[in-house]
Amino acid sequence: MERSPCSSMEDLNKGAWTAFEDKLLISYIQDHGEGNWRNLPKRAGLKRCGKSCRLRWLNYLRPDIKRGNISHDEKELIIRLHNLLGNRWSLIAGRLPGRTDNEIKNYWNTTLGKKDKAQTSVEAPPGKSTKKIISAEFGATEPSSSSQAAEAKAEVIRTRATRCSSRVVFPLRPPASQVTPLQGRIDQEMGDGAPVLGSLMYSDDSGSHLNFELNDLLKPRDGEIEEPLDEAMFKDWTADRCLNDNSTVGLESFALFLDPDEWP
DNA sequence: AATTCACTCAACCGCTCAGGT
DNA sequence: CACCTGAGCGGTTGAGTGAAT
Repeated sequence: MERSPCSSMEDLNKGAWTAFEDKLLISYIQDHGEGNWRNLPKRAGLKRCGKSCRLRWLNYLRPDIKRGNISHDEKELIIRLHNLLGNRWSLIAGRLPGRTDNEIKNYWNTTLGKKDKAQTSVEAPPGKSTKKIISAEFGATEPSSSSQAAEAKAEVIRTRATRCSSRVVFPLRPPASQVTPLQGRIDQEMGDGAPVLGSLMYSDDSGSHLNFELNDLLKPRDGEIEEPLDEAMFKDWTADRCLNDNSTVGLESFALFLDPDEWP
C-alpha cells in the first residue's frame, strides 16, 4: 500500500510549486494524459511525488478549473449539498462544474462553516457525519420548532458513489423555453435489490448544467417502508416536482429539489 | 512604519477503497 | 481469499497576505 511516499522519500521538492514545475507537469499531461501518477514525476522530470502531482493538476492546473469567487447560486448549492451529504467534498464538487473538492472544502471551512457554526446553537458532533442545520440566511428551510423534527431534518444522508450499470433516458414534459435540453435518467443496479440510482441533468441558456444523483435523496427515512423505485415513480416524481410548462427550471428549482423538507 | 492578528488556500498527510494478481 | 498497488478522499497544516492596532 502506498504509505506516505512523499514524506518517506528524500530528495523531493515540497511546498509551493514553481512555474517551471507547473510547466513540466502540464506539458507531460498534455502529451500523455492523466493517470499513472506514481511514475509520472520521474517521466516528467519532476522531483515531486505522484500524489503531489495529481493534487496540483486536479486542484490547480486542470484547464477546466473555474477561477474566481463562488457565486451566490454556487454558495447556496454548496450549503444544501453539504446539508445532505456532509463533508463529502468530492461529491459536492462533482455537482459544481469547474470547482474542486479542495476549493469547496476550503470555502466551507473558512466561510460557510463559520457562519453555520455561529448560527447553529446546537454543537454538531465531530467526525465525518457532522449534522448540520442550515440557516435561513441562505434561503434554506428553517429548523422546525419540534426538536425531534429538527433532528430528523438535520440528519445527514450518507451516500456512496455507485457505478451505474445502465442508463434509461426518457422524455419529460416540454421544458420551459429557456431550458434545453432536459432529460432524466434512471440507473438500476443489477442484482439483488440493490439501490436504484437516478439523476437529472439540465442545461439552460447561460450554459449552466447540473447533475444530481437521486438514490439517497429518495431513500426512505426511519420508520418508512422501503419501496424499490421504478421508472414510473421517477416519471411521476419529475412531473410533480418542477418540470411543467409554466415552471422555470434553474438553480432555485434544484435547490428546492434538494431540500428534504420539501419532499412529500 | 512596525508589529500583531486573522484569514485564505495550496499543499501535505494519513487513511480507505477498488481493482488486479 | 489474501495481498499488493494505485488512486482518491477528507482533515490538517503552514506560508502568504491584508487588516487592525
